[in-house]
Amino acid sequence: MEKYLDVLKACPLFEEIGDENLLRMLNCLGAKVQLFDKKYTIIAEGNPAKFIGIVLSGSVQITQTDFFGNRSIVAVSQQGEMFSEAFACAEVKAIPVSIIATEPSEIMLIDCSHVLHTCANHCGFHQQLIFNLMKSLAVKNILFHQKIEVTSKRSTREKLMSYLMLCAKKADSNSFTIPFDRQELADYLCVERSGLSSEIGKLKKEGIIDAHKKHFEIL
Amino acid sequence: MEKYLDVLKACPLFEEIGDENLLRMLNCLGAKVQLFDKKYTIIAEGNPAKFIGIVLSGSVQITQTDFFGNRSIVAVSQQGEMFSEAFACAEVKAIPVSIIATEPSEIMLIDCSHVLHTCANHCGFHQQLIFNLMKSLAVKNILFHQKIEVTSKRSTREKLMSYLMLCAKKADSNSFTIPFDRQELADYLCVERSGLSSEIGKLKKEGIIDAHKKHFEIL
DNA sequence: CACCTTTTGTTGAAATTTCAACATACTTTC
DNA sequence: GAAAGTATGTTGAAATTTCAACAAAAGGTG
Repeated sequence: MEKYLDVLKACPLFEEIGDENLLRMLNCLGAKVQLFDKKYTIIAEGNPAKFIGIVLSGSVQITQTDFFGNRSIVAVSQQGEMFSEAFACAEVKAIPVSIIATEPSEIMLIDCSHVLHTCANHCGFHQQLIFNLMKSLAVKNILFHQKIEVTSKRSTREKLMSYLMLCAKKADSNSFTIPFDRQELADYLCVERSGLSSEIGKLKKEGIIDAHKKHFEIL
Repeated sequence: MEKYLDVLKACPLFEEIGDENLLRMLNCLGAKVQLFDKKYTIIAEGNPAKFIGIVLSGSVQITQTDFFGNRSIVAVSQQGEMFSEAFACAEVKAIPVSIIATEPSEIMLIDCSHVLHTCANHCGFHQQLIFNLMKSLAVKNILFHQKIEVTSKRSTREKLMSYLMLCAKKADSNSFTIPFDRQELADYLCVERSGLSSEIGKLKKEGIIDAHKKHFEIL
């Protein structure tokens, strides 16, 4: 576990918890680490939510797929970020999304019931954990608001621009890299890939943005 | 405060807290009640989030409005439900939404810092409050997932049908009332009002649904 | 480096949505 | 209960998106 310490310390779930305590706590929580290859499903839709996931390396996508096979990318979690914590906290019987590794990824899984309920040996950090979890859930709520602000736009162009402006704000720079290829970006913005491609082309021609692969710049 | 006891007891924030303790706690938290007329803004976009809101009577809408004045309805909160709790917990400097009363509404406002930080006289329920808040945030996260599942659909018909099916599931009946008029439903589903109206008309003609004003039935 | 696979861009036709405008129905107010 | 205002349904034209198909580019593999 020691080699993951730097990532874990940066994870909001473990804020205000010292290094040494962190290691002991992980043990107490029964945290386990698993490696998933690219495109592997970490948690499949329909399963009960038991685990909080933490991305130690790599990255994951939270996706929904409807009857007709249309994929929608709800969110991504990258190194140091959590996923599935809301489902686990709410103890949902069947999660409505699938969690998929987008590259070879090391994932820490923590049984949420261990976080929520005080353990026998009173390791004494549950209150802090619950507080941190609450903060993280609040932050994720706000991220959803941002996503809804983007996808509530009516046209492909508006969705794309408001997404790119959000990225620029987050990166604190007009030049940034997005975590999506074209198809994935389309699935995230809920638009057609071909329409998105041509819209990117138009914005480039108009001198509003510059784009190469996953790298974008707002001019 | 006594007259609000029934509503407050049903509010997830006060779960596992007895009647008598609840009243004392409200006092300790400095909870205040305000009446807002229809269409009045309870919290305006851009203000710092300080308060957790609880709808004692009436109902509120959480809305976003872009530069061009296009309104999008993010969510509604009805009697016994909270709003703005995520922004307050995350202590955001400028909330990205406006909260508006959709009818004359009694609103309880609680300074979130009083919930998060233990008070001087150690009234002793903060841990339970924080736990409840965490649960509520998790549930709201899941509601966002549901909203995203609805609005990520590409066509007006699909958005409408998946919204109505969600309502039916929630009501546990094929017959239910939605909290929106036509324009509001359009703003919630992120579609055009006139297109929505005609789609409702088509679905009625096809015998798939029945609709009168805010009442719907899936056949 | 050649081959195969995947990703991206492009195109035009079909379908859908938006927009604007108006008619009708329903509410509210005096 | 008449008048004014608001909400809903309807329409057709314009704009946009989706769909399907293909070409070009990029990436991976032996």
